[in-house]
Formats: sequence, C-alpha cells, structure tokens
Amino acid sequence: MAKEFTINDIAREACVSKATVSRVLNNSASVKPETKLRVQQIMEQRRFTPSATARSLSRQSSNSIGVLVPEIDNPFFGEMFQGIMEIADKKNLVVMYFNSDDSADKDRRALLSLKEHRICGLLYTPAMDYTTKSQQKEIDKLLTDLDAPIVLMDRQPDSLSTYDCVSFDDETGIYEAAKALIGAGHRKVAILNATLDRVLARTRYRGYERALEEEGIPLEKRYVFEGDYRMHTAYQLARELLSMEDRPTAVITCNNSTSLGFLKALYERGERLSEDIACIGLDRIEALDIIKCKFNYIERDAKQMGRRALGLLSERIQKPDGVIKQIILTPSLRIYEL
Amino acid sequence: MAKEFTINDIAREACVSKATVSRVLNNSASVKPETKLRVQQIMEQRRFTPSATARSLSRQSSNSIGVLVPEIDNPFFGEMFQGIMEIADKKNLVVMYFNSDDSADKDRRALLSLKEHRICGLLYTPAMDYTTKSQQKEIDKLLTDLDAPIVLMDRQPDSLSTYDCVSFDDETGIYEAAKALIGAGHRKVAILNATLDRVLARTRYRGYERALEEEGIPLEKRYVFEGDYRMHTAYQLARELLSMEDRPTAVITCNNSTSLGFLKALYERGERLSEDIACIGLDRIEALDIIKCKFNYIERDAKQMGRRALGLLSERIQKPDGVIKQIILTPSLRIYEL
DNA sequence: AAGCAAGATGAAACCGGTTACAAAAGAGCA
DNA sequence: TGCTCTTTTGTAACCGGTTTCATCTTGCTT
Repeated sequence: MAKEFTINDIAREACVSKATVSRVLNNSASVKPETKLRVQQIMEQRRFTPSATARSLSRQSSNSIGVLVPEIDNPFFGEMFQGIMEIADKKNLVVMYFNSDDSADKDRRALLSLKEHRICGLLYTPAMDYTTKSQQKEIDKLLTDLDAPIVLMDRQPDSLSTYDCVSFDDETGIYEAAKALIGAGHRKVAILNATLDRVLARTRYRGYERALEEEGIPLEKRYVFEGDYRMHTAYQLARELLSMEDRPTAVITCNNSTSLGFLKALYERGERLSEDIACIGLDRIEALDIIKCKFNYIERDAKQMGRRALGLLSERIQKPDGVIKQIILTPSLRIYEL
Repeated sequence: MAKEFTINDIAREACVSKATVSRVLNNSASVKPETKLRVQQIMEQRRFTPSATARSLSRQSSNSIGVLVPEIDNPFFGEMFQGIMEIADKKNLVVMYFNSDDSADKDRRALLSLKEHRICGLLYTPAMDYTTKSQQKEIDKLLTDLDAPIVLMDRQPDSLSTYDCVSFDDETGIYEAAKALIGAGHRKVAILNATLDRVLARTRYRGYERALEEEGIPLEKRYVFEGDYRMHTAYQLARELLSMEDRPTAVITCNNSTSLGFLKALYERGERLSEDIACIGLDRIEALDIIKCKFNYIERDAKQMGRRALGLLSERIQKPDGVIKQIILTPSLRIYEL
C-alpha cells in the first residue's frame, strides 16, 4: 500500500519544521526560496497530498459546498447542476450532492448531514414551501444551524425570503404563453399545474390568470388542473382533460414532466399536436426539438441559473453581510405553431 | 450567529470528560444509562452536531465517496447517478461529484482533489482509455495514490483490468440489433460509432462485425462511421451518411447523443424513420418513446448499473481484498418497426 | 470485612494540518 | 564590532473529534 505521507514526514526529510512545510504549502509569507524549493521537491518526490480534512479542521472552513435539490430526474435540475459544476470546477470547489426527492424528511436529513460536514455554502432548492408555523420554525433552525451562506434556486417560499435567490420569472413566462395562445385564436385554454399550496404553482397560475383577465376571457375552473409536477399525475389529469366533452383547444403544461405526461395521454389517444389541441410547455424537451415535433415551449436556461447561483454564493461567502440579492432570469417563448 | 458547539462544550456542561461524550456519540461500550441520557439531553438542547471533519481526521476514514464521470449531460450518466444516489442515501454516504468532460486533464485534477479529501471509495468512469505506457503509468499512480477502493462503471480499459467493474454487454446489444435489422431484410447496415481507439467503441464494433459475418454480409468500410459520441459529430457524420449515393437502409447509433445527432440530420432533410432508413439506437430516449415515435433502441438500465456499482464498492470497502468482481449487465432490445 | 472482577469514567496522546508568537540568523549602518 | 531591523525559522497551542490505558467505583463473593 502506498504509504500516506503527512506534513511531518516531509518536514523531517527536509530538516525543517512542519510550520515551514505548511508555509510552503500555502506558498505564504516569507520562506527562503532555497528552502521552499527543497521542500517542494521532496513533496513532489513523495507525491505528498495535503489532507483537506485536516486543513478544514484547523482552518475552521472548508472548500466544499452543498447542493440540495428535490428532483434528480428532472432534466431541468440536471442542466442546472451542469451549470453549477462548471463554476465549481473553476473555483476549485468540491460539491457534495444531495437529493430530497420532494420529501421534507429527506430535506431535513440532508441538511443535517451537510451541517456535519461543515460546508462553506449551500445551493438549495427546498423540497416544499414550509408554510405552517412549526415547519417554518424547523426549517429555519436547520438553515441557521448550518451556519453557512445559502442561495436558493428556482423557488423562494415566503418562509425563506431572507436568503439570496436565483429564479425565473415564471409568471411572465406563463403569461406570455397564454397570451400567445389566445392571440392565435384559442378561447379555451387549460393549464396543467400543481396544487396552489406551492409558491411555484401559484406564481405560474398568476401568469395564466392575468393573461385571461387581460384578454377578457372568463377563467373557467374546469380548465384549471392541479396535481403535482410528476409525469404520472400529469398523465392522469391530461386523460381527464382530453376526454372532456367541452374540451380545451390549448394547454399550458407547467414543467418538463407535466409536458411529457400530457403528450403521453395525447398520443395514446392517437392524437397529435394540432390546431385542435395546441400546447405550450415550460422548459425545452431536447429530443422533441430535434425531431421537429413542433412542441412549443417556454425556454429557461437552467445552466445559466446554476452558474449564477454559484456565483452569488461565492460572493456571499466572500462577504457574508450585505444586501440580499434576488436574481430573476427571463424565460423566452419558442413557438412553432399554435 | 449560532455558536457552534463542540464536544468540549457538551462535556463541560454535563460534567463529564470529552471521552464520555464521544462514547455517547458512538453509543459505544459502557456508559452508565443515566449519564448517557444526561449527555444526550444536553446535546439535544444545544443542537449539537458532531463535526464529520474532525471525526474523519481522527478515525482516518471518512464516509464520503467520490463519483467521477465524463459526461454530465448524457442522460445515461444522469440515470446512473440517480441509482448511485439512491443507494448512497440508504447507506448514509456523502457523495462528492466530479465531472471530467471527457478530458484526461480534468480527470487527473479530479482524482487529486479526491485524494486530498481522503474519500473512502470511488465510482469511476474513466475519461479515456489510457493506452500509452506513460498514460498508463500516470493513471495507475493516481489511482493507487488514492488509496481507496475503486469500482469502474460502464467501461473497463485494459489498463484498468485489475479493478471491480460494472458494465453492460454492449457487444451483445449491438450484435442483436444488427441481427434484427438484417433479419428484417436490411442488407446495407451502417454503424455510427466513435473511433476504435476506445474500448467502448471497439466492443460495440465487434458486435456489429460479428452479426454481419454470421449473416454472411460483407463488411463495407464505407458504412462504418467513426467520430466520437457527441451529438454534433454524429450529426455531421449522419449528414454524410444520408447523402451517400448508395446509402444504407439501416443505421445503428452507438449512444444517446449519437442517436439524436442522426435524427437531427434525418429530420432536417425532411425525412423520418421508415423502411427506407431504419435505426436502432443504444439507450432509450424517453420523450421519443412517449410520443410513440417508434424509435427502436437497445435498453440499458443505467440506474441499475449505478446501484450495483455502489453495492460493489461497499462490499469492497468492507473487505478490500478478495477476488475482483466484474458485473456485466444485459441490455435488451426494444423494437417497434424496422 | 477483605478481595476482586466488571463497569464507568477520565487523562492524555493522536489524527494532519494552521498560526500566533518567540527566537535565530542576516543585513545594514554607525 | 556592536546595535538595530528584517527575514526566516521553529515551538507549541489549537481545531474537534477518537481511542488506549489507567484509575476509580461498584457490586459480588466468601
């Protein structure tokens, strides 16, 4: 087994104290160039690698950040993660990855684990909104206990309004989508959304509502479908939707999986996207774009969001105090045909 | 700021030594139930969380594993990662995630960083094959220096034959795909592959070769396309392929991105999958399945691979010695129409 | 009541770095 | 040569846990 060398071994061999070796390591202060070279050579020879663990302990700070997101299988978060990794790599940060699977309990456990590991910052998309007093109290404790800067991504529940956040202007995104549909002549526009107990769903709903109102189209409750953002649920709702007697001629689907759920139901009926049933989804679905399926969507640059989030986090790590920043990115509409 | 409590604070408050607190923490050996309770209560009150860093240092072992993969944006690795996370979560392992972007240099840097962090195990898909002597020597040093068990995923270059590995029987996958195409009457079967300097590409090529041979179809070099596994490259090759005068009637695409590249070229020409031009891809493309695009593919359960890999790694961490295990998973063919 | 083993606890060293402070070695100058 | 003032280096404490070994209580046995 390759014996692990420590700073002591190097010191002994170079006939200096460990303090000096440490100085060389941090190429700090005044070390005689001659000494420095000698020490470096020995480190090289022995393939010495300093222990990040020991360093973190003594410095009382680490170079690891945590990433905690709710849906590992959603391409949106996948891309976001890519953006994060891109920057992390540049800044030499190590990323500890956790997944909450939309469960408050896993969220909690992940936060505890992250606390144990004394991360220097967290990128966080909360699993839920934490609306009740007791939930708020608990999440608040967990987050402050972390004792590290936190940047929220994608969603900012009211209970977490004191943190930095990078998100998209979904309200406008959906608003414009609805306007576009109506502009194309659709009067019966449905929305496939999650239940309104989530900020995310509420925001999106507001865009929809506002567009209808502005266009003087009465909001029909039966065209508002609320489930969650998972494919299977959306699929079920879409089946209902598609078999209504007075069925909508257009649908807005509020995330990737929802879009797929809708499409699944549609194609299973032997139908396809057409003027009879138009759709605008939230987020691109690459494969559909490629085969020119003419699936319309509201594009959000998730990678960019990841980059910006980590950028913000670094700033915050540099100077922990300072005004809270909320970056809101603008989505853009990609329409093929309505 | 929430003051951070240490084991010392707890010890003082409970009027015991830190050794005792440590014992309670590890709920080890003999601590008088009474004492134990008292200490636990104080830990509870103070919301004390032991430092994983300190623990790792003193125990000389951590509970973090490293995951190093080459293509973060390939859904195959995305799913694999899901499988890994699923098990990591169960085993209470923390995952440090690195991405090599198919670059040997990033691979190297990631391995160094992982060494610094004294991970207790690594799940690794090498960025390249490391075929030259000097490359082999370097990667070998890096990996042994890690001084932690390693399980390879997806590919096992010859230079790394002494490690555990979980992979798919791609040869058989491609072989069966080719057989199926030929069985359906196709005589001009092309393959869209990467250059044969990679094991992965060689293995896949072998399957193709073997099927043709078995069916007595002479292998035509002009139907063998070699690039890399990125979409853009495949797209370029596919354009060539599709505009050949004596063009193939069937294509095998050797990974996700290759399939998309091919489809892009195809649809850009205004064509679609048909008996004139059939295709079998490696790996499912979810969206296409959903809209019943009849895209045929060789299915590989990447999630399962992730699970198995981490399973193997845990075993190896338990007992570092013991025979090398190579798990080979079987892909299965999904054919809609040829 | 003495003897002894088992049970509970504490003292101190250790893990591998960092860093404040002190000390030694040179350099410059009168 | 002796006296500062820098540079360069070393000593030792510290970070927050774990663990070995010794010590101190117990209760049990006879």
